[in-house]
Amino acid sequence: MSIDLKSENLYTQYLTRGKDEAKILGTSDIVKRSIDSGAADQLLNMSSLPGVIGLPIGLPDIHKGYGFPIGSVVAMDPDNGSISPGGVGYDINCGVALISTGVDAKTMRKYLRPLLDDLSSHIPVGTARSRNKLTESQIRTVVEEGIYWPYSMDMATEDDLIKTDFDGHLFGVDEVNISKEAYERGMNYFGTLGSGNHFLEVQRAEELIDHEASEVYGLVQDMAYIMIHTGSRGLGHQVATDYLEQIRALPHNLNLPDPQLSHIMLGSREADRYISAMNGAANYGFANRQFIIYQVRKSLTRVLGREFDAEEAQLIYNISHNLATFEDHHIEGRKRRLLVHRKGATRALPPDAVQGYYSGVGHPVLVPGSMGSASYVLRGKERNDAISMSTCSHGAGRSMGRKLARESISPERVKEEMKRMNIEYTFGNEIAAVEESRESYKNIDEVYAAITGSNIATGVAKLFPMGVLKG
DNA sequence: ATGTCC
Repeated sequence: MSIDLKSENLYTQYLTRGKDEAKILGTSDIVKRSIDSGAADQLLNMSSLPGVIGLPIGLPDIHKGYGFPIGSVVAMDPDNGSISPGGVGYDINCGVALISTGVDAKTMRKYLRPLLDDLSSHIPVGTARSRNKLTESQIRTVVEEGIYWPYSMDMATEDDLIKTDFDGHLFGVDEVNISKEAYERGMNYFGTLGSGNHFLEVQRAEELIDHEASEVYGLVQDMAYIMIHTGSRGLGHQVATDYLEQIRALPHNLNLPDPQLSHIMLGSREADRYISAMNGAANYGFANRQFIIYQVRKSLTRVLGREFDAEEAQLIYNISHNLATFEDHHIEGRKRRLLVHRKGATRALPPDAVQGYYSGVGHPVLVPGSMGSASYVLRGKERNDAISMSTCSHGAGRSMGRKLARESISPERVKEEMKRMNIEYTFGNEIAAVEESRESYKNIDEVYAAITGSNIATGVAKLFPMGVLKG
């Protein structure tokens, strides 16, 4: 069926396909690419899920995923709506953490190669297993308590807790809702980075856009930072697989346009069980990122010695971009509670909706670019709940499928480009690096322009990679 | 995304 388009302005396009409706925040070029790739059809499929409030929204980095597009947000009526594991994705609580090093980029440059070597010898990448396997009792604590487990082990500071999305802990987890298989994968892969778009980067603050917010966040021109992108590894993947498998056999899920759109009604026993398991996987994701932050601090201490002061290596923020959560938003002039699915989409709460440490400023919104390109730190803009339910893009978004990338780009070309840009690299797998190369992704500056142009967030700082560790 | 196909 064909898709009709209506432009509201340069960065807001409405799509209609029969009775299905959706909105994409992005230029007509971004919308055109989403139609050509099939991502727009996936977004429109979401509109027929039970209990959608408003419209499914595609963000500027929208691209095709399994069932639901990556870079999408959809809110549900908590009383008569549904929840779909596909709207969260397989990597439950995938997210990004950014930490200061307190070291200037020039000094960091001298230690870059040994630092990457030290990091890669302590943080397994790709499919490599953990060097710090959890016991059965530890994994159960992690799933129930999230970041409080590393905190209890002196692997997190109090400051880390308050600068982590949801304070690094989601409630309502009953361990019986997570399978034995999921626990086993979780025990074996704790503290690992993973593959795909996951990475660890040493970055330099290249440009401060919003000087006041930069100061609050601890972003200083030409200082070095470390960004970590990873999620809940095999545990989250197994939870998603288990629940999709269980619910797709239910009668109402048998004739969907895509089995990944399988859903369950909020308030049902099945939905309660999925939410409990999803929150448990999210807690594991928070603990996993925190454990890697701890490893990074230890590496900096070992490699930089007296040039590094552990007190300076503060967290800027640890944010999630694959989660469904209950939140209050102003919709059509009134405040109401909604279940918001975000798949490859990051929260960008406006200043007045943020309590605690970043109250009145807004929490940092972390938007990594592709490998070999810039990353942005932004903050949510006032009244963005009416635009995107206070949601922002989570990255650049793919423009080329993995297969096409492998066929058209050589590892040599990627490595030459990294050298030309003076970016030190450690690739666990060269083919995987090709799939993640800059050429396979949209231009992050274009995505940034669409984010700010659509009034969902404003820029704080631009960071550029100095060194990268990839699965 | 993924012990990258039980």
